[in-house]
Amino acid sequence: MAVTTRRADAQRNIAAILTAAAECLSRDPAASTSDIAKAAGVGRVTLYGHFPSRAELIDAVFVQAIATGEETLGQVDLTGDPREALGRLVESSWQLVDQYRALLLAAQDSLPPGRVRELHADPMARVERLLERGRDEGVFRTDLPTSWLVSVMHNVMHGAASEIHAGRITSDQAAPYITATLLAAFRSD
Amino acid sequence: MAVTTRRADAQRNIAAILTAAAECLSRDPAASTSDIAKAAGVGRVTLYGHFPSRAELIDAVFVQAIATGEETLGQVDLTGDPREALGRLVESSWQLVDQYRALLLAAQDSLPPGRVRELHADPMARVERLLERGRDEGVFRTDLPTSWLVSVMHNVMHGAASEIHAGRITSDQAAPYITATLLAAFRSD
DNA sequence: CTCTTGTCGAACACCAGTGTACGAGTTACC
DNA sequence: GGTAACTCGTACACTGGTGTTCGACAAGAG
Repeated sequence: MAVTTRRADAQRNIAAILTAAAECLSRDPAASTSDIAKAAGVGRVTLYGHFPSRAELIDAVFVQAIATGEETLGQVDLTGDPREALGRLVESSWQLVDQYRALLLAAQDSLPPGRVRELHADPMARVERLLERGRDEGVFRTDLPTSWLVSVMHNVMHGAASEIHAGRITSDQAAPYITATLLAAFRSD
Repeated sequence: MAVTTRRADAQRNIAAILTAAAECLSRDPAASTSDIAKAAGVGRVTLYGHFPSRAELIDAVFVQAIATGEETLGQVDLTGDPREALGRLVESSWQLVDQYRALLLAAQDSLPPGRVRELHADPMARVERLLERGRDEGVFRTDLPTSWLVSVMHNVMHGAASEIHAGRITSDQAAPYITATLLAAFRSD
């Protein structure tokens, strides 16, 4: 693709649209292209000039969100006691989950089925690796599939995000609650 | 209300609409009133004659679903060892969760915020009572709020439903997985 | 400085859904 | 068998989104 030759203002607009979309969709998963274009300080036509459809825009936003998330998660120290590593991973992960909660909803009903999971491959692999190491070292249970444990972690974190959103727990409580729950749920014997 | 005086065919139609709506919405949370009316073998106008809006129809369906669910759950023996009681409760609950999964989604984006939780008051209270008894008897942990534990149970069950829906686990595996996970997550010490 | 690339707003066609109006027809009730 | 309650299909008005087209205009690249 000769996408390399893109005029400077076009690149600026694309970036503006992406960040505006991330903001809007995080506030309201049903945000329209008009809302997003307006928030980006750009005409709706310009938006469609860069993204052929609302779905492809959401896909791009999602890809970007995962990428920046991965940047954060990549810096988490996952060595040492797997239980403490899990704690550190939860600490970083759950904030991302909370932040991108609404965006996930938008993706789920605009993107083809399976696409969301596909884009989650990297973060999921990271969790899986840690869990498997913990199993090898005998601190995590082996009587349930790793994929199930990953799913439990995912759902507990999203549940916490909902609880915060509903005002039933505070942001500070979330990480310790999640960690305490998962460590108990995952431990061996 | 003199609703007592309702012609027989009207009552039949109302019932048909409710069950058709439950079916349609369970298949597709975005099912339209046309779809539902068609499935009920009834004109769309008739539907609106009984339910002033799509939202109120969904509310009625949801109320009915909760009621029939409560009927099932009311028969679960919650006495004896709280851990075994939890297992029995999970066994009955998770199937309802799986069955009404999509209906819940429909309710969540058609009903006013808080309404869904409001209607869940009874089943939630049942779980809470069991958990508190387990705490009193020293078998369930007390270092986390009961409401959090209830939320964990809720989210793990819904997560299981998603896994089934995506074909990653089978219906048979779900209950044991859920129970094994929750018992570990909830146990004291 | 010119020419390509991009932007803008307004307008348009389109679609899918919700809720209402009407008038003719049917069904239960007494 | 008469009457009130109910149903039906069609048609309509309205809403709110998506995606496209147009022509005039602005801005960056060489």
